[in-house]
Amino acid sequence: MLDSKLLRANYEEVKVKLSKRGEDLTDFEKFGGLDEKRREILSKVEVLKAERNEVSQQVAQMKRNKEDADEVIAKMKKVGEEIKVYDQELSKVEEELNYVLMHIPNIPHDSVPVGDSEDDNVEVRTWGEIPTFGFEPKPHWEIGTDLQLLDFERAAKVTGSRFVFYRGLGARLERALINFMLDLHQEEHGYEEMLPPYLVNRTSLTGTGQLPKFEEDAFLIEEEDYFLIPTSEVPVTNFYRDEILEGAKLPIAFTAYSTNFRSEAGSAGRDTRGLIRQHQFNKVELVRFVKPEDSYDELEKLTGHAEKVLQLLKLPYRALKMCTADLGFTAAKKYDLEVWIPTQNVYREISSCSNFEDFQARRAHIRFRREPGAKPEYVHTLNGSGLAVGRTVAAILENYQQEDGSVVIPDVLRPYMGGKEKIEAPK
RNA sequence: GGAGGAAUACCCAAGCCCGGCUGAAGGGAUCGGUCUUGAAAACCGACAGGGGUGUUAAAGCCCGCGGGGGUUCGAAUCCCUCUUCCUCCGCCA
Repeated sequence: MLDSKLLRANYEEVKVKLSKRGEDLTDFEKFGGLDEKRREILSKVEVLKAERNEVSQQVAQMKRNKEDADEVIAKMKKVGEEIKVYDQELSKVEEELNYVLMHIPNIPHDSVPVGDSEDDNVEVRTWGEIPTFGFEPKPHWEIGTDLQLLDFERAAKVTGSRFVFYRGLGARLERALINFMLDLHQEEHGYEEMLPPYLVNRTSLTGTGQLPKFEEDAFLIEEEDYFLIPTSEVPVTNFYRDEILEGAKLPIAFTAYSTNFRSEAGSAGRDTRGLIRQHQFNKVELVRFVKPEDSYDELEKLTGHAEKVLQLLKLPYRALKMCTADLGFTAAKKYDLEVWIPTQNVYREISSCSNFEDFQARRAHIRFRREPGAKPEYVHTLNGSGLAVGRTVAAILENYQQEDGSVVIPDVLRPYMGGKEKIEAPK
């Protein structure tokens, strides 16, 4: 959510910046009129309320003196009715205004490249060497199935499409990755580990920006009006919702493993095979609450923490700076990390690292005080995947596959895999 | 799932039955001061935060007693509703 005062004061400037996203500005354009209308009604109703407050005191005084107050009361009754009418008008306007504010996307940062589509994202660096194979490499779902690490067919039977069973060393590899990532972020990068709820309420999902606009992307438990989390960003960021933090405690950094659930509405036919696009997947997330002046340095830092995982796993990747058209609704700036998938001969997204500035903090009311007693200010929030675990498994299977069909286990994971060096077909 | 009880400012806590000088007593903590070589104790003083509106800035005004609605000239106080917590019963990993 954007600051009403900013919109009021810098309407045209904001409009120019938002237009670079290439999105519909209908909601945005309704702001000015609604804002003005709101203040108009507000100033009228507040005068009446002031009068009512004052006269109520007089009535109290008259009653104490046993005087007759009937006339004044009759007059105030009319004022009360007027107030009621204005209040109703006001809440209607505020509802509309709130709708508009909740549907305006974040303003892209000046360092974000302007673009029309994902083709205009800018590659900022690549890391690692793209492997060459002396044989025809197999896609990860084939390797996973052949080595009995993954079972898509039975998952389709038990649940439906876009679900998977991990089994044997496959399940162990997934768990090894989770532990490896959490340990790294916790021990080396200074994050506090967190294991959040997987169901959240509507307010939380609104706080981080998935609602109200993207409700169809989430799974809903209707009886409770709870949603399955699409990412632990939601519970972890909302951890501090409606709170005022001590400035001295910032930056606050959490790393959280969770299972994530996405309905993948509208993605029918895309990535139907393998681990790339599942309804349920695991992810280790990084979340930071920082002071506004630090947030862009913090974004570089956070992105580096995610990259470190890929580097230690020795998986080739590249970092992309997302252009204005590919930022998503909530981010002011975003880097995507893409890992090399040999059989597709492309880099595929494995992490997304964003600075939301105060966009989420304003929705979720997360503030801080620079000094005890100082005015509260909104924090800046950031998050990034560190990393998406299923996609990491896919990348390992493909990049580490051998001609004999086995898969070498990356060095750093071996302690988590009982010292095993490779995964071979079960006898 | 059933039956009760509770939610008041940073913390504790009165007020609620019986609506009106409660824009919320009292205590603790915190901050400032007196005293002291310094500290403690004692005493004196300050202490609702936040949002909105307004303005060059301010003053002022509006809203705040868990959230939302209602009754009333007037609500912390009465009514409805939701949430959370506690106690007991049931069920349960």
